[in-house]
Amino acid sequence: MTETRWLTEAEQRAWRGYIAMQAQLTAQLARELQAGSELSHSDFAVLVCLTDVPERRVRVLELARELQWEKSRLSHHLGRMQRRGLVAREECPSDARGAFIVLTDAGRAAIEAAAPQHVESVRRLVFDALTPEQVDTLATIAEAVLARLNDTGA
Amino acid sequence: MTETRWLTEAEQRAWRGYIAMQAQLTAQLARELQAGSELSHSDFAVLVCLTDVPERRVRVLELARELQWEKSRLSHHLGRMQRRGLVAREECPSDARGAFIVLTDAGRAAIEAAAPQHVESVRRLVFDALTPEQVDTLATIAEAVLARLNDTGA
DNA sequence: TCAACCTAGATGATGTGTCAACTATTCCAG
DNA sequence: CTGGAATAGTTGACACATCATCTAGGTTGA
Repeated sequence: MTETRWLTEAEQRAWRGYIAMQAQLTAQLARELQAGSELSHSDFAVLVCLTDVPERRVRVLELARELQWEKSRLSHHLGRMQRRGLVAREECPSDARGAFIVLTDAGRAAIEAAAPQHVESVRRLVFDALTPEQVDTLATIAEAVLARLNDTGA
Repeated sequence: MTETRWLTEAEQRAWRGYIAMQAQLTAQLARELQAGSELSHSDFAVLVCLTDVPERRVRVLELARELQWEKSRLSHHLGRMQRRGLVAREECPSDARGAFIVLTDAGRAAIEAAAPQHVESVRRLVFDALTPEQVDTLATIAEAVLARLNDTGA
């Protein structure tokens, strides 16, 4: 490795800020979500994917791709959600190896109850603090970093 | 609850982008860190705190405060790091309940080996993708959100 | 001085994430 | 059609996070 290119002062300020924000924001959103519903952040993400599709049933691998989760993580998590009655498994007729994950009525009720409050949390903690220009820049930044991540074999 | 104030299109774009970026960036940084050193992201954070102080020893609660970790998480993690020889515990003479955590030579060597590569990862994945204005805006956004978090009893 | 309370930190149970190995099915070359 | 490779998904072992609880040592006030 050649000489390390350390961060400039401005970059350090941005990086430390980002790290701190990320940690605290994630934690606070998880707390508020769980306080007002029996859902974890992960549960929420899974349920969102299931409500996004019309038939409320998705193949496991499709879910893994959308969530960008490893299949084993997903499998474990789905097992727990199934035990809690939020989702159900169904056999896939066209490929006997595969399985559909189906949103149950309880799962649908849970996310419909949780979503408005979660949006409210996001708005209060993030968007109420930002100007429209900052919102646009945040989107641009995220897109630029994501592009970088998908270049470099992420 | 009154009517939900849903996110505007611009806000949705920013939020989805942020969520995706956050997840993928964290994962990729952790992978690169662990590939080039035997350190997890958490190990790294602990070691950074220890190198920041001159005597390389910090009280556990002080560490918890800086990292914003719960004491039990920290206690468990320090136990594992101690088993791996990265840190050591020392009794505190002035308060017999307390303990100092000391950076070992192995711990110092580990972080000194890992740091340049980690900085390089951050630079490559984040700052190389951003303009100086975007970096400044990112810092401003982080500060604004952190201020909000610390208002609302985070 | 001593009882009630507070604080520093460790511990054990449980839920969650990751990795490697495994099972069952499908695909495909010959 | 068959034997090997690829694919869908599960499982088990282990690292990690959280919560409640526990221990031991300090602090305070009557």
